[in-house]
Amino acid sequence: MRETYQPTEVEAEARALWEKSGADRAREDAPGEKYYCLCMLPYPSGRLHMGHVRNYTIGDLITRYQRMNGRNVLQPMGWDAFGLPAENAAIKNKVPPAKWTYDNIDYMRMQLKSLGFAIDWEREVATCHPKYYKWNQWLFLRMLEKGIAYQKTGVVNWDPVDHTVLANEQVIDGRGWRTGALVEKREIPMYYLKITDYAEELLGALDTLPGWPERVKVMQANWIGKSVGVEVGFPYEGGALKVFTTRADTLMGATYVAVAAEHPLAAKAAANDPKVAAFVEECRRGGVTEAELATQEKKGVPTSLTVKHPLTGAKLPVWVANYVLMAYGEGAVMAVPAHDERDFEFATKYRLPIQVVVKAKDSQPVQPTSLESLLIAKDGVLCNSGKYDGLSYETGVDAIAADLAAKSLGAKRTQYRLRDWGISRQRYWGCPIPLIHCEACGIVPVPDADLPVVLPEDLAPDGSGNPLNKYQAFVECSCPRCGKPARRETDTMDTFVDSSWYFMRYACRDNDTAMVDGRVDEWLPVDQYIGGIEHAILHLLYSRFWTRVMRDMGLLKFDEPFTKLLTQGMVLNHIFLRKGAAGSLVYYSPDEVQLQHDADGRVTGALLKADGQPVQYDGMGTMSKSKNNGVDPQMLVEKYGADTVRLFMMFAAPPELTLEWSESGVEGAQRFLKRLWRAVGEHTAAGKAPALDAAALGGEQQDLRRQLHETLAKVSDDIGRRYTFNTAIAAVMELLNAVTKAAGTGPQDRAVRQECLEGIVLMLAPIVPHVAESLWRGLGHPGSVMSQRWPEADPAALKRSSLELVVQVNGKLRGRIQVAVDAPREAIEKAALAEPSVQPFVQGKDVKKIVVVPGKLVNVVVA
RNA sequence: GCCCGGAUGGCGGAACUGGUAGACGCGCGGGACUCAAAAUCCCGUUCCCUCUAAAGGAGUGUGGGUUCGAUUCCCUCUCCGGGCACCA
Repeated sequence: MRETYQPTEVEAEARALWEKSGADRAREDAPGEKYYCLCMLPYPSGRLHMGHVRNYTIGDLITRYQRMNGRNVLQPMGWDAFGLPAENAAIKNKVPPAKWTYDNIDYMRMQLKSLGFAIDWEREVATCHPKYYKWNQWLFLRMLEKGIAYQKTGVVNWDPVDHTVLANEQVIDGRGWRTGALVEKREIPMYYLKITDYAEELLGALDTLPGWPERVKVMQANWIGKSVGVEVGFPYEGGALKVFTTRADTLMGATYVAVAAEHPLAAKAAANDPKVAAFVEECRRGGVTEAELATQEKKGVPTSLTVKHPLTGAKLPVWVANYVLMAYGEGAVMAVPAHDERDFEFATKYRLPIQVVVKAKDSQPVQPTSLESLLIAKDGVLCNSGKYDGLSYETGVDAIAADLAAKSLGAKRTQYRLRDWGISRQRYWGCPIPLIHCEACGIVPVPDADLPVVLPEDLAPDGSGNPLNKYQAFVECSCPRCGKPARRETDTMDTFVDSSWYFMRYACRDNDTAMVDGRVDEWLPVDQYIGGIEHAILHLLYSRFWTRVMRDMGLLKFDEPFTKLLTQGMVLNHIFLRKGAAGSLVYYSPDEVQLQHDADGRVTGALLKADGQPVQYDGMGTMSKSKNNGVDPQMLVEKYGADTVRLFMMFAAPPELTLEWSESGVEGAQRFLKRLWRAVGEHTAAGKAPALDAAALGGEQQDLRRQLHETLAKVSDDIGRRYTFNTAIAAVMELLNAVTKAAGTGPQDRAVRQECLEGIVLMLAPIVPHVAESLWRGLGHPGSVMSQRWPEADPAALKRSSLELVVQVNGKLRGRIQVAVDAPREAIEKAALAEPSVQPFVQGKDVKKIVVVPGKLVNVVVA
């Protein structure tokens, strides 16, 4: 063993060892219970960022820990390789997206290897490879046959910067999720997947996922947005206006109905009323984005149309209103201004009648004068509602729904916010949709034998839409049905399709004849999935849907793809800036800046190293190019080694929380590894330690040994159950501090120290595997530390004869006493009262009660 | 607006089931080694009072409650973060 810790050498050696032994390969026939540990696959953007490093370090820690516990662990890696950045890079550099992507993959694979992740690289998958996306196409055709995939012309979100259609989920505050550009509405024929058919199951099955964070489940439930209500028909000449309501009990309070501007009734009214026509046109022009809609003032116009109240037959006016959304429910609402905030605002503005039909139990109806006075929730009773008076929310809904059903004017129904998943993209760098347009036969699926439809890889988009459209060799084909010349579909699939099942393909990526095989049912479901919270809705919901589709086709035997989910927090760093001329902002990288502080360590300001002049501190934010506060993992690995980076990331914060980057924190992590290296070096320099004789240990030796075994128990719990890797590391640090402090040099001192150092190295092995290999050998063991069993706490070593109890008087800490482990209660009470530091607080006072918490404390209650 | 989190020293964080608040690390202060610096090691570091120490007092965003005992449970308010958002 070298005297000083040399990360570069240590890490190269360890990696060579693992590569030679094939330690990271996962085999179906290997011993041990299977364990599938999966990290979300990266987009090959060019270089790893700190978020990746954090993500994969967590996964690697769990993988190595599970392996040491005897599990047969699969940890694969792949590339979410289709997508827009490749096209943008192509436009900028005139390089085909394929070349750009594959080059990036090669570089990033090298980076991942340099971090020492125990990945089975033989299972690597890239979603842009025809052998992978062939099965996207194959399953899409099966979905088409089953009616799960269908074509529809509809209003879609058009991103004017990327020239592409976005799914609703990809529109954030009315802007494209990637470009931030304001989204426009366009009508385009496209393909949808019927995720709504699975809405109920996707919602209900959230209860079968105790290993998922509660907030992710809440977000998914909100996204699915189930509402149970009643569909009500309001008859008029020529039909009935359908509305959906969750408050059918308030039907007798309906004073008008309102329809969306795109509703057929609005079109009918507009035909012979220029005012209505003008309003409809205004809505079309203005109300484009959801964010605008949400903040818009409620507006509407009356029409000459009326509908009949389904129960009373009273005539109700039809309004066109901008607060009614065509895309939700029926695009029409019954308005009950007395009991709905929006209806109230609207009715007040346009002086429409307000009819109170719900009152608080045991009181008189309240006339609505303000919003607060009328918002009587679902726990009131009906009034002014004829035969329904006195009914509660539930009984009222049931009674009214029954009467509506009898007239064929209504029925109970469940409505979801979730919409079908539009997967067509007018982009080049994606998986081709395997369809052919024939003038005679219409839309014809590509026969299975002709799959995959291979995407030409040598095209370079120039920014003017999809280059496939201009590429004759791709577009021109013959119809598989009639043989006549035909046109190939040039739309590609949403890249969320690629990532909805990649985790299955790792189990069977060498199978060229089937999408999945028996090995998928062996390895899956994924035991532990790890990734960013930003995928809480889209990716995770689509994967759950896709898995069910495959299950229903008999391809799989499980329902949920991910048993446990860990959503890691983001990585933040300081932001420094100066306001330049004309209000422009110049951001400075944290390592260009020198912090200033006062004598207590409080930060008082920051100076730019280059010119010594102050810069403004703008707090912590996610690492990004625009804020110039990113840290390059490669630089760090070169400077400190992979183990130091991994250790800092696991130590600085628990995995779910945001992690604040700190260069001095990284240095602290390095210091700890150096200290450990030195401790092992000094210990082994004195020769082989004698065998431990537990019976011969003195008090201090016993204490140190007990701390070792207490630490073993804590670290196993922290890593195995709690996933609080930061506290596990802290406990190991404490143990090393105790080992270094222990001064003894006798044979049993050395034996205990050997046991402690071995324990420390084994506990750290999943976190800092390279240095653990060197130290393990240094401690005299020939094999790889990674093939060692995880150390268990020895119950005998945990035993103690006496322990310290805290003595409180009236809940305030006053002293400590040493008592025998098996001391009777009376003896403890007596010792507590006799303790000199406690005496002054109890003397001459009336002791009312003594609370003894075994093993913890004594609380003396005095008057 | 609704839903979900969160608030603890100068900083990141710990305290897991109601039982010693501030583990561990960073930063800072002091010291040792050194001609000097870096590196390393040792000591100190919640705040107040105190020459120092002992001892004492206060203290986990605010105000209240339950309890022998509350960072932890309940209610009120303030602020911060995230999600959804005219969803009928």
